[in-house]
Amino acid sequence: MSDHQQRRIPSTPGISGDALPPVEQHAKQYETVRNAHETELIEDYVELIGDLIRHRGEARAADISNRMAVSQATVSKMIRRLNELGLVTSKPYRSLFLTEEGQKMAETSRARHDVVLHFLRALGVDDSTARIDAEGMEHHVSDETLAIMQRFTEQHQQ
Amino acid sequence: MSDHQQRRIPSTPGISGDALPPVEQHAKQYETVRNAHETELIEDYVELIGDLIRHRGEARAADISNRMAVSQATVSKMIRRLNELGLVTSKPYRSLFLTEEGQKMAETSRARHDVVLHFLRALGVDDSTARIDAEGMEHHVSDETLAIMQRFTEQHQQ
DNA sequence: GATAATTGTTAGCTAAGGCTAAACTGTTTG
DNA sequence: CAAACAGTTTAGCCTTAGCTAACAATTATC
Ligand SMILES: [Mn+2]
Ligand SMILES: [Mn+2]
Ligand SMILES: [Mn+2]
Ligand SMILES: [Mn+2]
Repeated sequence: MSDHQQRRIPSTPGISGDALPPVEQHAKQYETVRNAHETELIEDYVELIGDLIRHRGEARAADISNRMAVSQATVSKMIRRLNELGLVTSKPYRSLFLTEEGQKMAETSRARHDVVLHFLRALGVDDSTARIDAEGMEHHVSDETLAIMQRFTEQHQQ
Repeated sequence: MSDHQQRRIPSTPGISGDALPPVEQHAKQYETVRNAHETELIEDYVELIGDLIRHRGEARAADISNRMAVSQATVSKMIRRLNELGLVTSKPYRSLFLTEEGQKMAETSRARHDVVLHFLRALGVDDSTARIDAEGMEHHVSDETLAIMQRFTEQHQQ
């Protein structure tokens, strides 16, 4: 359960950076990341579908395939999964719609995405880099950090 | 290739947030995230092995299993992979060592991790939250953003 | 309205990253 | 030094997320 107690080799204290965090805290770091990865892609799909509907009037599998740079087969399979999760409704060969729950997720995800994107721009990051970084970072920002980012952005707006 | 040109449904311009980015740029966002995910776990393992060696004198599979909260079987399998990738050397039932390349990766990863962690603390994020967020964010921060974070931290140090 | 082009689906493959259960090795202890 | 314990490995299973190739449906074009 604990770290190995045997064969302890003397370390050189003081000369290297921060100490290792306690095992439980350390484990929580990785667990949180694993959990985020489970929902990450689903959120991106739902958010994109919401954006397509908002900006283009409808969401087609081909658009998702192009914008995500992924095969149509991959999109088709994922749509089936989103369906099973109760996030989208779809009829074969027709465009996609979000369920209530899907719409909620899309809004939440987009809002979070926007906070991160605007924060990075406020920090001074170039727009296209900020967009790339935000696409990944958004899934790993806690509510606490998100609130701080939002406040920072407001104070540095203009 | 392009977004669907047919059946365009009129959208309501102006009332909703930012426009969708051009298809190529949008695709690059997701591609970059997918690429980061490919190396993410490997970097975390190598970084952790380096930290264990630095702080505890040696890296044992059981320590990794405990600190990552993952089964020993999972660790064992991953170590084989790190071996094949030329990042660690290991003999059965003995502790782990990093190759030259592994050491380089460990250092780079830890440096990046530290920049993100210290940045979050400088922003005002609570330490334990900062640690959790940094564990995920570190893999999605571009060099450009990293440099900006570092500068920010230096200016807000004390 | 027939044909061509585009879009969507299905089947079957791969790799990564988890797990449990069982077997094996190395270390500690009575 | 034998037994018990701790640590490691292997085998076999599952899910996710990608791919290609073949087929099916819809939409556009002549
Ligand atoms: Mn997003
Ligand atoms: Mn994203
Ligand atoms: Mn790290
Ligand atoms: Mn990490």
